[in-house]
Amino acid sequence: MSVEAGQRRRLEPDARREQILSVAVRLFGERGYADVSTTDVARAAGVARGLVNHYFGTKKELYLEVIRVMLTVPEGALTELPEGDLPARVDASVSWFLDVVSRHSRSWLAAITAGGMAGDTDVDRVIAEAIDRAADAVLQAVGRPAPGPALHAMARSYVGLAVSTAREWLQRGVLTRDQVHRLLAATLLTMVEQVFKDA
Amino acid sequence: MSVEAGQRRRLEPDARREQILSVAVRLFGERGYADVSTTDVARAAGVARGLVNHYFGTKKELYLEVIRVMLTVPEGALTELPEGDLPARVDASVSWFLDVVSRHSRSWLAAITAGGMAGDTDVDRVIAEAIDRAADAVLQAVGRPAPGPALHAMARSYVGLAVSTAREWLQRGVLTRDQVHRLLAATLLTMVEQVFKDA
DNA sequence: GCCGTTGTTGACACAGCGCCAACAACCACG
DNA sequence: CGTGGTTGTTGGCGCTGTGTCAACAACGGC
Repeated sequence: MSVEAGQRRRLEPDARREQILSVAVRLFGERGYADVSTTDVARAAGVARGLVNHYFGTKKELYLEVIRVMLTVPEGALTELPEGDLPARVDASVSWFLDVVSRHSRSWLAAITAGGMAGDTDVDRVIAEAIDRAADAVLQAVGRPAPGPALHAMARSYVGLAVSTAREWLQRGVLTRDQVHRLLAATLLTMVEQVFKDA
Repeated sequence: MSVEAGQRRRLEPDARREQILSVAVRLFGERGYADVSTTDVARAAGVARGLVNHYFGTKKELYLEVIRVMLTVPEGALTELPEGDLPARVDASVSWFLDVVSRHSRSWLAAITAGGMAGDTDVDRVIAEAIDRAADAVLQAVGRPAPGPALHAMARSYVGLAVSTAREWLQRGVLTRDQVHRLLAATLLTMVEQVFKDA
C-alpha cells in the first residue's frame, strides 16, 4: 500500500482534488454522511484536514461532488436505442437498467437513496437531476422523446418503482433478477399503454 | 402566543415529554435533521436544553421518536376491507392511500423520504417498518393475507412507486390526483394479475 | 544557487452535543 | 401553616467536529 506516511508531496491541484474526491467516494460509499468526518477523509488521503476544506470548501459541498460521481452512469450505453415493437424495447430497457444498477450497485443505490442526508435542498436537487436523467432514458426507450411535464412526472414515478424494486433485489436479496425484470417490464408496459395517454 | 418566558413550571414527566416531542415533530417537519439543533427544540419548548437529553437521551433517539409519530397513520381506516371484484378493491385501496397521504402529506412524505438522514441503521429500520405496514395493507386489500417473502418484497416495491408518485402530486404539483389514481390503480392491477404469480 | 509562486500545514475560534451536580417547585406530613 | 423530602429542571463543563487563516515549505524559473 502507498499509505507510507512519507514526506509531504506537492501535487497538481487537479490531481490532489481528484485523489481526495476518490477517497471521499469510497468512505461515503461504505459509511453514512454523519459517520464520516472530514478528518477521516483527510487521514485516509494522507493529507491535512484543512486541505479538504481548501479544495471543496464545505463538507456538504464535498458530499455533493461525491454523490454526483456516484450517480454518474456510463452514458455510452444509454445511446443504444433498441429496435423492435414496444414489448421488445421495454424488455431491453429494463435489462439495460438492471445491468447498470447491478454493476455499481452499492454506490448508485446508496446515493440514490440519499445515502446520508435527504431533506437538504442541494442534495435533493442533485438526486432529482439523476432521477430526471433516468426518466429521460425511460421515455426515450419507449419512444416518447419529447414528453410534457405530466408524462415526465410519470416517468420519474416509474424510476421510483425501479429503485425500490432494485433495492429488494440487491440490498435485501429477497427477489431474484428475473422477478425484478418481469415486475418492471410488466408495469412499464401497462404504464405506456394505459396511463401515459392521460398526460 | 403562549411563549411567555414565565416562571419555571413543573410538569408531569409524560406531559413534558409529550410537549417536547410535539415541538420536535413540528420543527423536524419543516426543517431537516441537521438544520434543527437540540437548542432550537429546547428554546421552542421553553425549556433548558439539558431537559431534552434527559427525556430522550440523544438527538438521534429524539428524531427516531419523531419519525415514529410522523409515520403513525390512523389505523382505524385500515380495517375497512372493501368488497367486490379485484378492480373495485384496487380502486378503493388506492383512494384510501391517497386520502391518508394527502391528509398529513407534509409530515408523512417528509418522514418516508428519510426526512433528514438516511443511511443510518436505526432510522432506516423505522422507515422500513412503516413501508412494511403499508405493504401489508396493500396485500390485504387485494386479498393476499399471508404472502411469502417474495410477494411481500413486491408489495414493498409497489409502495415505493406509490410514494414517488404521490410526491409528484403533493410536492411537485405536476400530477393531478386523478392521474395519480389511474397510474397507481393500473399498475397495481397489473402486478396482482401478472407478476404476483412469480412469487 | 537563490527566489517567487503556491500547494500544504497546524492552530485558533466557534457551534453543537452529552453529561452531571446543584437548584427549586411541588407534595406529603406533622 | 412551616418543614423536609422527592424529583422535575437548570446551567455549565468537556468533548468532538467544522471552517478559517496566517505561516511554512516544496517545486520551478532565473
